[in-house]
Amino acid sequence: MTDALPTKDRLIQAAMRLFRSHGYNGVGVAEILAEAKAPKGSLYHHFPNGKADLAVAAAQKASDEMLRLIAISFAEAESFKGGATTLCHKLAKLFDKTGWDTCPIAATLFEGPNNAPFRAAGQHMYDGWIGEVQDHASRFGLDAAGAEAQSEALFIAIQGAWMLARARQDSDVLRRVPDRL
Amino acid sequence: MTDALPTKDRLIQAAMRLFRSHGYNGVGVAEILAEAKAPKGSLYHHFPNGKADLAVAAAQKASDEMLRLIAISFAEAESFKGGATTLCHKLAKLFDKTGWDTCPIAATLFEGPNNAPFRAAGQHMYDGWIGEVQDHASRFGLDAAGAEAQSEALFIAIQGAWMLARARQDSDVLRRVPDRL
DNA sequence: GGCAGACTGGACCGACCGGTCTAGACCTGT
DNA sequence: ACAGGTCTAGACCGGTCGGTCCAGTCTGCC
Repeated sequence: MTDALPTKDRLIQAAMRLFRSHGYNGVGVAEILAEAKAPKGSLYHHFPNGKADLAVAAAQKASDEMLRLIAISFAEAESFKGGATTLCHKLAKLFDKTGWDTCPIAATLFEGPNNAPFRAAGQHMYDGWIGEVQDHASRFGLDAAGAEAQSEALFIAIQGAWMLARARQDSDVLRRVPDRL
Repeated sequence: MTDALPTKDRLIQAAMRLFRSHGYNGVGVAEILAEAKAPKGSLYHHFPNGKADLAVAAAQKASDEMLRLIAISFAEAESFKGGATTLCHKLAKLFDKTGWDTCPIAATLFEGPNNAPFRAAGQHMYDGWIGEVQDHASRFGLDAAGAEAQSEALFIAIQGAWMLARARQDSDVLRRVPDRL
């Protein structure tokens, strides 16, 4: 099982998990290495800039998974609200399963040593999510302005609700997000 | 100016500022000490449990300031929406001034070493905010269920918008929060 | 077989981490 | 003057941090 994935992917996977629950600064390189069952040399071979590079890769992977979640939620929906509801319920389930972690992008990238490249990457990923939702909103007949407003509102509600859910350790508030759209 | 405040308050002030912008794990004790112009002995005299105690105190102070901001925003308002609008604009201004930091509670308490006491404190502070807003909502005639829903919605929107504002380094999204209530 | 490059393994480094400890400065009441 | 508590001051500690370095191993190609 350990070698089911190549070392590089195991590192990203481990980093994604650990950063998500303890934040960039809350996880040591040694911890990631132990979780990924990889030696130090491998890390610095695959990611020359070490922890920082790995963090970006981990955030990118997390972002891709979120994008996929959005896509499948809206693919089978019959309305914007229906898609949003499916997405929120899927996120609530994920929230329960992973044990109340934070938004992986925020945890990984909004703490980095120098904000410049990290923050830019984070912004790009967030805009990617909003853009994806926006496309679906347009597909359901909303005009450009409405689609942008709706997708932004959904993003904001999910982020805020996730935070409150984490504080309360209760995913209910996430499930109730679509009711307020 | 350095001694305008007693050492303990200077420590809390410095910790609040630094934790808010770099997170609990992103700030070293030495850094806080330098900012507060205090020696190590003073820290461990005023806060026997060191960094952890200081973090809770800093979060508490930040929470109190937020509570005050809510109070004055709604005090002079003529409707719930009016108060929410004032609050959001005040927060946007604060956001611009402090330079795109995170929610101080989240940054300080949701990364702590063991989640138990930190998370409980954070939850309590969040509930305090929501409770305060809820009181004002009731005052404007909303029934209990409506007041709770409205205050929770406002909290969620502010948290989510703040996060997006941080990623974009632009407080506009915060100012637009009340439009969606 | 022999070679080159990709990758692994881990010893090692200086810097910094949070925390302890003791010495003394300072204030207050007697 | 003295005593006792409060607070300041910073040297010092073991541990851990992220990162470097290089010898060794595996792989595919000639």
